[in-house]
Amino acid sequence: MQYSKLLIPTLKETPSEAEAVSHILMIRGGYIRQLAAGLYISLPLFLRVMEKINTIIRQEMNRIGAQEFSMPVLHPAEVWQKTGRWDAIGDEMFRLKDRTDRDMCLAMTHEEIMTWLAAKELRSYRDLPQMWYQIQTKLRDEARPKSGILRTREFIMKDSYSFDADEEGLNKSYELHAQAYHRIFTRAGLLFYQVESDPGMMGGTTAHEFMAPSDAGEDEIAICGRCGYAANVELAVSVPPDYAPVDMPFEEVHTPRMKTVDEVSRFLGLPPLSFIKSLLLITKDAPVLALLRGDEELHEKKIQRVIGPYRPAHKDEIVEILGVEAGFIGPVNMINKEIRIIASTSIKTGLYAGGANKTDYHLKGINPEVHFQADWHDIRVIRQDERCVRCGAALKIQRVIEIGNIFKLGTKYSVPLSAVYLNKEGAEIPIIMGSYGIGPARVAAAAIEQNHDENGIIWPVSIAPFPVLILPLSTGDNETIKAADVICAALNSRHIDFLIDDRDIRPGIKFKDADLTGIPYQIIIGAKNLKDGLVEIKDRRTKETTKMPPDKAVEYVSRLIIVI
RNA sequence: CGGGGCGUAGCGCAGUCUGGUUAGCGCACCUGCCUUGGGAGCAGGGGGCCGGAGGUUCGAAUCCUCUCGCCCCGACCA
Repeated sequence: MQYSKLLIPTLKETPSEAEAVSHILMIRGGYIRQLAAGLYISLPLFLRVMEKINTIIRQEMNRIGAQEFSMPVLHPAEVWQKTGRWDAIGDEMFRLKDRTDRDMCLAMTHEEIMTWLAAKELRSYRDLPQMWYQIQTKLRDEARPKSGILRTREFIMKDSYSFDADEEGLNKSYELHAQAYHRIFTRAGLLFYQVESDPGMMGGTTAHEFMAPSDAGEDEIAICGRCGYAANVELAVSVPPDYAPVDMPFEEVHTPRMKTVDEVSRFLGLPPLSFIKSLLLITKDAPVLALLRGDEELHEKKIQRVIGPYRPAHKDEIVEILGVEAGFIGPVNMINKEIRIIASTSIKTGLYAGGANKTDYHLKGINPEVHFQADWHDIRVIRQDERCVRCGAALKIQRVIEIGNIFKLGTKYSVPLSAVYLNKEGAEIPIIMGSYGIGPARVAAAAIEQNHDENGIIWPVSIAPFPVLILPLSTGDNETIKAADVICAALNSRHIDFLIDDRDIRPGIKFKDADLTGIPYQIIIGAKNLKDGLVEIKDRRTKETTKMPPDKAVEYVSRLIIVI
């Protein structure tokens, strides 16, 4: 392919709206252009990258026996009403009406439609298992599109769905997907982790996410370098930091105007670790008192799993419910005995100081389970370097991009949509489902985040728009053109895809664009080296160049670009 | 949805606080010369509804009101 025949609008300067490295380089490299918030145009180079990624995905999905489909993006409301998601999902769903005033929506995902089809076409245990997938457009009216193509309102997703007769079958389909995902992301040249994740509103039992480390990511995971424990921080657990209990008598102490753990800690000469931090939360049904150790932070998602949706109590509500100002509340001697107490497991043993439920007073020597009763849960935010619950090694917290996820759905969709089969005994059984996603554009973005330098992108060969770029430095030089022709012909005969920069411009610009667009290998043809019958091969990643005759160069490059 | 920032040529920005010639700079673009191994040089040139609407004023890119858009933080992310 000739450079002059492709639109590759590279930019010397960084566009002001871009912040993430992948976003900046995709715009500067002439890969994407923005149409509106969360809506991007794929230029020819980016389309090639996406095709490479999608090809890898197809190969690996087909390999585990999945079949490719194509589903409509415009859906009738009824199907979504049957599963309850028409009402459960809010503004994030694009909704519209057709000319007959029928409610419609744009696809956010395809559980409903896939299950609708399964309900229609799958009848017998003999039809199972099935794995169906597509690489299809999804639309979500995101509250906040961000970071270029990492979070957009319209995007391509590989989504697949498994249909099994029983749990055992589901486990197998799930495991096959996990294996396929490992192969896909490895082939795409990514560093990634498979982590335990919160099934959340997908409503399943088990879920994992595939996470690519990058500062541009929106999620955080905890990983153990020794035993391999890895989990989204939303549910990651750890051993709380060591705490040697301080011995103190059970007594009330005067602490005038001391409201924060910090203030009281300094005033009483006790470390923050020997304090109980009390927070009043308001749920739909009743107030809840949450207890943490003085150095801990409440994990919103973790406590939400215990008490449901909640919000922190307002100042006047605290006085109203507990009869004392915030800052002096605590689990002992509460005037309201009905309040449920949820406490962090880290304070189950030891002696602590906490609010006395009396203005300007705290209690020392509080002995949990002696002085108060509570439901014990892991409700703390874990921190870097805390110890792994499995092996005791230090945990690392890492920012990541979610590139894929796998969910065990069970019968959440098959039951409302009547996707059932008849077993050997003739009984009608709901199909057990799983759902699995990959964001190909996120794979591309993660690849850039993980593979770039100050000059631009460094694509892994497997997903590069072209594996090889030929740079004839002077298009006015006959010898250069001749050498380029020889190389092109040799590459063609080997069926190696390549881009040749045939533009009649200064060499400096060719070099800059070459590095920016990130094609992994460059064959540089310059008049000076050509006098010795040589061209150069440059490895974009190492910046190393090797000189050799043109015919050898093709041979050499063809070995470099072999990918699994 | 809450908080913050920004809209001036294709891109990056100055000018706005403190209203006043014809709105400016760099890059890009066009013409010519020159140059050809890391975004050259010289000369000439084209390109603007200063996001939009309303207002204040003799006079508005600049002040006021409303509005639209984009980015960042947070909430949200089935």
